[in-house]
Amino acid sequence: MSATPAPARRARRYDPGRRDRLVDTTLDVVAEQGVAAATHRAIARAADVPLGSLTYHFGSLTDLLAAAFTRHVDTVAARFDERMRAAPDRAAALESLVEHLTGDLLGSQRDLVLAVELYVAAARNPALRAVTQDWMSRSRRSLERHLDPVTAREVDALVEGLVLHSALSTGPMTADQIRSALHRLAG
Amino acid sequence: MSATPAPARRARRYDPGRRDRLVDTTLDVVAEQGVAAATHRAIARAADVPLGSLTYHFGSLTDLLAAAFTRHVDTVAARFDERMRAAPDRAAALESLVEHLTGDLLGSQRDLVLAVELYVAAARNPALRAVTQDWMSRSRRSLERHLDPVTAREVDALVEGLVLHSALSTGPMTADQIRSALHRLAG
DNA sequence: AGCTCATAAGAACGAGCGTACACAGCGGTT
DNA sequence: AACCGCTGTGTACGCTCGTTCTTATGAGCT
Repeated sequence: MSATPAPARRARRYDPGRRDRLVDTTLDVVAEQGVAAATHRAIARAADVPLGSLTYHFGSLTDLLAAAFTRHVDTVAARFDERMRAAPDRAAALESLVEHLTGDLLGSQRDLVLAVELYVAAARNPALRAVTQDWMSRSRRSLERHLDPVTAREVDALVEGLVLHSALSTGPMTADQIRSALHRLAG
Repeated sequence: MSATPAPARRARRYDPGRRDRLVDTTLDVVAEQGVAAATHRAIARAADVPLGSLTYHFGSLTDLLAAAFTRHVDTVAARFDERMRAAPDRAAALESLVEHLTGDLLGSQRDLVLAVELYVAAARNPALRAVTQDWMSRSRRSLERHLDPVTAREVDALVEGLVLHSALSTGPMTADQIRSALHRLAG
């Protein structure tokens, strides 16, 4: 019998996609429990792989975190730039931004939490700082498709405030409030 | 020989202000090395007290952090409310806000860092969440001395974004840029 | 004076951490 | 078939952590 191992655990010798899965699992753990709780052991448990597997695929925990955040930033930044690229004019871009905020970012507690966790981890960890700065500059460049650089910067700052606010506050702002603030700032 | 121990350390039996000093030292350590590095041992070393002294004065590390952040928030919030209270009208209030941002907050890397560290620590620690929410509501109440509630909320979000931005970005915004954004938002 | 007890001190404990390393399994090359 | 070498595994080491606990000390009360 048995090509299929019944216990379903520890049956995974030769696992080509493991490296990728580890990156995804790391993001899950960070989103659910924070960077401080994202230890080798916690991630290994969540991914159902042995402890040694982590240092095998990633030289250090920082390497793993950097890979994970890089993937997350790539995803979010690409999605946002796609929105900005698709917007025909400034007004549409602002509306897309509102959608991005209320739908993609503020709508999903996961992305929100990941953003804040990244911000703070980067504040102390030089290897991660490059990732946040890349995110900031990409998002500003996306905004500049339809806004002048000065306004783009202001909008970017407001957006970050909104993200932080929504991540921590019990009563986040509504789409209408966000729309009105953006229009006053950039409308 | 020697009633006086030469090393000059450990000579502090009976130290009435120690509890207070511990709170201040904790803020220093957090500002310099982050919440993650603010361990009992690091704080004890910085305050030049024995390790056991910390759990004697504060039941747990969380208690100590909460006391420290509460003190910091009280200081900053009181200073800000004083500014808003002193402003004769809306325009003066906005200018005071610019000063508060460029001078008190963004000007001192210390306050900036403390703010962000608090934000993030609060995201995972319920005991600290009360402190941030108190800060947010106090700062909004101060703004509402001269702004309507909706605008106050928007300005508050922008300010938080500016704080985060300045804490992490290499090129923070100038006073002029901040003034212009505020006036467009609340002008 | 003597007593009492809050304060101070430092060693110790158990848990969890990142990382290193020696060994096991298996595809690919001879 | 025999081997090699990369991939994967599991254990162990050294360290730091929060917290506990025993013992010392001296200020303030009677």
